[in-house]
Amino acid sequence: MSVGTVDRIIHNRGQVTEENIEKVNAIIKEYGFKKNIFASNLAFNKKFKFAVFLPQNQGLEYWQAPLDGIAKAAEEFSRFGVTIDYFFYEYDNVSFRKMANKVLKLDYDGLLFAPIFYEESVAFLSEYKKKNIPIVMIDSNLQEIEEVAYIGQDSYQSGYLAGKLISYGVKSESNILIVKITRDIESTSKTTVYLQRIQGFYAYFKENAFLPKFNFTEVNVKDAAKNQLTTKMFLGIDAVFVPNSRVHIVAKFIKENNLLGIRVVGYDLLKQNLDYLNDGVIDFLIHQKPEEQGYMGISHLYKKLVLKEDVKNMIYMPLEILVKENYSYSQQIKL
Amino acid sequence: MSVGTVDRIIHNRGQVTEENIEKVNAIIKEYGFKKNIFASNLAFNKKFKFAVFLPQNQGLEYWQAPLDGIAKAAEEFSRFGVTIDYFFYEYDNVSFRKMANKVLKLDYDGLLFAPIFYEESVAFLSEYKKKNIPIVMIDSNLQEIEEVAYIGQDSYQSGYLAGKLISYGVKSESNILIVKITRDIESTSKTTVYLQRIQGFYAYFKENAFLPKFNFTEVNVKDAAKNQLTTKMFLGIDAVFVPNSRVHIVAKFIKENNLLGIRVVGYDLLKQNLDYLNDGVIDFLIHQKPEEQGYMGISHLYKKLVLKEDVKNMIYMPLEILVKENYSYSQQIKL
DNA sequence: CTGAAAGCGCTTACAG
DNA sequence: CTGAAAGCGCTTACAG
Repeated sequence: MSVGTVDRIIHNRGQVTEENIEKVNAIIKEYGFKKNIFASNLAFNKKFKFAVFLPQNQGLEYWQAPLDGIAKAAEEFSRFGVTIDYFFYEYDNVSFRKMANKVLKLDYDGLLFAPIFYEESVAFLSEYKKKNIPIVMIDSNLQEIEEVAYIGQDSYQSGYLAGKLISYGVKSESNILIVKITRDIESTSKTTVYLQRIQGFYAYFKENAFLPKFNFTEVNVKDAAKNQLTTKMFLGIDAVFVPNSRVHIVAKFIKENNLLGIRVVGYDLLKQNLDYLNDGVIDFLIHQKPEEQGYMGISHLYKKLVLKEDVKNMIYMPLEILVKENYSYSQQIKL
Repeated sequence: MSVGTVDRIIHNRGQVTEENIEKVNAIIKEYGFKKNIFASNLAFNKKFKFAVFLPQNQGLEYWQAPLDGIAKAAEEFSRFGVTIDYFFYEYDNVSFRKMANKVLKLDYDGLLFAPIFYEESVAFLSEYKKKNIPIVMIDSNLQEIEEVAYIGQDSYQSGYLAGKLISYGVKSESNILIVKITRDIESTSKTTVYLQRIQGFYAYFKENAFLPKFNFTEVNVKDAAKNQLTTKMFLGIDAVFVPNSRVHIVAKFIKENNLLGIRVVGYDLLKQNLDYLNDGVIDFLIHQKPEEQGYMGISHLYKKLVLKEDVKNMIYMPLEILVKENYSYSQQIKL
């Protein structure tokens, strides 16, 4: 039997007798066989093209982070024949839909994307899946779409954790303000991460009924508009939860108005958030390691396609709690 | 000019004219050149042998974790010709020294080790460095030895963080107990991690002098011996700091004696520690991701030797704060 | 100091 | 359905 025949069997390329298939499988079973990945890729001589489909980072500091991770991965894997094309959209669902149509028309070997807008993302993914290429989602998960990898936090649990951090050390009867501060209330209110965090937050207090009574107020704020926050909102408030990275806007208001003794919990390692963490205005930030999500997203596609490794389809990022004393060790991308 | 000549230049293997070296360098500078790593390794056809030199894990649950990470890396990189030999010692400096002599006699392409005992490790490393092969340290760092990679926490800062967590939410005048609970007081007291954590812990309170007055007591406890902990030690104590993974022993005592309202901070994601974290006896655990340290240690050697990549010589693991609500997302090894 | 040649282990187009 | 052969890009021993 020649190497050609064996190769056809190993790769299921057909055109072989059942008899030979069994022979080869028996031998592999007995002696084991690990393909030399260097030789394989050298001979295969294929270039891999990945598409990255994300919101643009202009004015959205948060989305720079996954792009940094992706860039690092791109640089690292370029020597293995990986190239990356980027498709950006404005942070609204019209722009998303437009770019989604474009992405659907093009052919790639793998796709990395963030399902920001729920309905649009479901529609897009259902369609894209027909191409039958590996897809990896970061940032938020769409559990109803199967066989698509996810790398990111469990948003519900991260809200639940925020509940714990808020309740921790606060007095027995507390008033809690949830500030839903967004760029564009219309479309953000549809995003999955945001809603799941708030659900998880409430769940914490519900499930820990032994906790003293807490009182909740919600306010909606558009961060573009001025004077949306008022001192009246903060009257009698003991703690504030901001379920996204815009917590620095609230922190700024608290500091400027010298509102003392309010516990503040929010998300993400933005430069501005760090300033208020250092100041002591923000108590805790929950960090979702967006650079690492980006890096791992590309690395996931690389491992699956280039190395043909088995890769996990669901990688939950740790729910990292950041305080002033540990944040500086949470920034580098590993590997 | 032949490929042979070019190769000699690129790899500095000599036997080429200065003139040719310049020609080739000029061309590389102009057009760039990235060696095809698949072809390179295929032709190089070298197997890499790494030595892993760690305390044995019998009775030391903690040391199982890096071994798990190492095993995962070993499995993953085996197809790239990497094999690993293990050298274990009992957790005392006599056993360490004995095994160190053995390791010094053998030849490997890379070494992963943990400098548990300060003086012995300095002596060992100074000697081993003469072999001129890549070395990576995990768990604790010896800063005085240069050009040796380190993957692990900043132990001093982790103690500092513990100070913050202890002080957080505790009343203005508090009594703090530091329980130095070890298997073998003699040799553990010489280990670097342990001492640095305690230093960092005190530093937090010193540097934050605006904090209310705190009162500190230290006790030394051997965990093998019975009845070392007494309720008297805990009289009037508001918070306990245990600077290692043996915090569960203290937690057990606190629970059994029903000592209420004591804040407890310790280290590491041991099964027993988790039980008390879930119980609410332990408030915070600082997690140093030992599996990941092991995995990354091997991966560091792999990248440096097999892929010939530039790798960072100092990778600080995040100082992860674990509470009941987030620990389950901190266990998996990424990549 | 240089170049031609063999070989690393796999993939694939092609002739039969 | 099968096998022989060329080739992927690099490394290295060898003859000159």
